[in-house]
Amino acid sequence: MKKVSLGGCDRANPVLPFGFWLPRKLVEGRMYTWNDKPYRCPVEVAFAAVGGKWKCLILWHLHLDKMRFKELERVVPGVSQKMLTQQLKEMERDGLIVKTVFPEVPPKVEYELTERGHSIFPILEQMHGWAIAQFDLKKSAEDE
Amino acid sequence: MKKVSLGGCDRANPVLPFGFWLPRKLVEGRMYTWNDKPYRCPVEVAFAAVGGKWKCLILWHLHLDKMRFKELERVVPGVSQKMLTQQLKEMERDGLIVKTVFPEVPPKVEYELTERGHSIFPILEQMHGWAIAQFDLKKSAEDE
DNA sequence: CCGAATCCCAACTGATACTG
DNA sequence: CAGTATCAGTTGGGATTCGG
Repeated sequence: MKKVSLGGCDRANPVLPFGFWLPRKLVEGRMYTWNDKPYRCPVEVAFAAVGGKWKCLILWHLHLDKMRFKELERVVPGVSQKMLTQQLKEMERDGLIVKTVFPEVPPKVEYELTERGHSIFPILEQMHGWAIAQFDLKKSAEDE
Repeated sequence: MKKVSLGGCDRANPVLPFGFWLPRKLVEGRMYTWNDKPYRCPVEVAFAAVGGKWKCLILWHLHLDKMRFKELERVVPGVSQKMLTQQLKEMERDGLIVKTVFPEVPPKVEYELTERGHSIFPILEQMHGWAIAQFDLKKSAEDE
């Protein structure tokens, strides 16, 4: 039962997540705004940025190398064009990836990670290790 | 543009997220099963476990100390009874928290983190730091 | 005090068809 | 090749009511 030091926090004056402290009345309202939406904690912002349905897979592939749209569609199993477009747009808006359009026929578009996009990778790797260790995950497909 | 070592991975034989490698045909199917649902990557399992709408706030408060249902309702701003119950149940099922029911009138129920629940905390703290650093988050409420 | 059960609306997701 | 547009199905979440 580890405790974190909080310097006089009590339940009547609740603390805010992860090192922040505010008196009660401020806890009631919204705390952070990101992309025009309210969040109660920066961790929620992080989840919103990289926790989308296909985002961790996309991030992982782009961490290896830049890729074209069609390549991503192939290596992210089960994603639809619509969802892939949507998730890529969001991550571009959030500064995680950059898109390069080549003025050619047929069109060619490449996606690659920004520094910010690369910077989340160590955390994703830790989540990977945590999930493997805690939940004893096994592959359900079988090699043959 | 950092690269991770992959030992001969190419796009025709795509690798799987975060250190796993599988031939193409296996990429097509599901890879992991958790709570009877398919996931393509352990990171997705981690997000499913702790990425729920209110879970990081609940985890944070329970990391400080065990709490009763009503206390949690008070310190998690905006949560409804239904959602609080639902999220607590999921995390109990996933072994992140334990519930203790005291046979009293009126009822008394306490929630506290398990070892597994505590073990995710360092990762959440890193996500907190990452979001703060990357997105320049500011509190939208004002102290006075 | 601690929920379970129900209803209902909004958001998300997928399939399909179409375009430059 | 790299998207957009549209529609339909599913899920998520809030409000309310009821029970132990």
